[in-house]
Amino acid sequence: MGRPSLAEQRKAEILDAFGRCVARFGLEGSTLEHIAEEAGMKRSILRHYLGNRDDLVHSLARKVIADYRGITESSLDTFRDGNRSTNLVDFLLPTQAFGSTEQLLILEGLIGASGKYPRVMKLVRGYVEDFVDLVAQQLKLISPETARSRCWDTAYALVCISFNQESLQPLKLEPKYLKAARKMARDLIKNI
Amino acid sequence: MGRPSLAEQRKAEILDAFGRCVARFGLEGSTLEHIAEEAGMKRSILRHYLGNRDDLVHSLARKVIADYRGITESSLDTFRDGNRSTNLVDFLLPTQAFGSTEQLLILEGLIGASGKYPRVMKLVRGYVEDFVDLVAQQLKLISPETARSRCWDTAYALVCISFNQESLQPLKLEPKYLKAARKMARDLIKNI
DNA sequence: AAGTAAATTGTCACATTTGACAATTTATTC
DNA sequence: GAATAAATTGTCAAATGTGACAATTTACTT
Repeated sequence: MGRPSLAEQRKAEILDAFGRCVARFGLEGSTLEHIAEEAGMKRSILRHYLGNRDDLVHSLARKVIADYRGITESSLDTFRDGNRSTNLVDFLLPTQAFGSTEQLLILEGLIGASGKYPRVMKLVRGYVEDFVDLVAQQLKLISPETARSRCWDTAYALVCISFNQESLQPLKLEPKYLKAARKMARDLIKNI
Repeated sequence: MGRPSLAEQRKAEILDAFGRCVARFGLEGSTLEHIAEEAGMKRSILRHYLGNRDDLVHSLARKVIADYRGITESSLDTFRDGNRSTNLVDFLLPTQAFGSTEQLLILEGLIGASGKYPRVMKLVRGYVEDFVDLVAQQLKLISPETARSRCWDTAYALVCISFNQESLQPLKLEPKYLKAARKMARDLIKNI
């Protein structure tokens, strides 16, 4: 009975548009009007599906983190096949921008404004911590004889290089920077 | 004749306040009202000394970059005395937050919103490029027999770790992350 | 075709942000 | 103390962002 609900689909579309806006204008720079235009909807509909601004921000944070965890987990799972080191470098420092490139910009936006949203801060921090742990796990698989602590330290360095490479993306640095990042990442893994 | 001008001092105070706001609220989150309150002045006075919002943003970018270049240059100069490696690590990854910690957050804010301000983007990019070059120079001094290209790659990795460590600061990560960063930085320099 | 649940649009009031300019106050020089 | 240059404050209009709710349209079920 009644009209079929588009709620889930609409929510996803709205949050996608929100994400694209954050990647371009930052969190505070993304007005509801911006988001609505980006999503091709009226502003009033955002409120209808997701509530007020704060609700939107929290929903976005949850979605981005959830997506990230999903992507991370499934990517790392595929590492069974092929060279784990190579796969890890390709995952952390992809040569061609794919989906997740924009996502790290959203993450940066959320981090930047996390002073205002303590719940968001906790979500992001939790993800970063888990992410480092997962990378450390991979390193342990690559080199089982290496001490856990050393794997972890190296993992954090790799994550730093990966995150920073992405967060500098708006500057449109020359390709040699990405090349250097990949080279150093390979070295770090090799010399573990 | 006439009243003495406070212009230079006032401009500096305003931009300092602006910087603190950006570090806390992000660039778009820093309203003129915010900045005025932070500076302890009326909003109208911002306009009097520095013009409209865009003018303020560009002035801030110029000042931050100029300060950065100054700090960087003078810090690296002092490296004559003492252990260059240790000094470099302390400079890139200070154990206790000093002045420049807030500045990197400002830089991040400017990067994030650089889509809107192409001139700002160019300024920041130029600084990042020069910064990597300067660190590479230091590495060459530490290990003259190492190839220039290897110094440069390592320098970029160090810069990534440094920048990322600072940009994650709002998440209030545990000290072990900074410790790992410093350890890996020392390793990178040692194994150059 | 009637009923109904949900989508979609429209609109109003309120607060915030910004830009521009006029009016006033203050400190210095002659 | 008169002239003057600059600081400082005040005010107003325009634009934008936000929240809330009413009204309408659409698609499905029976």
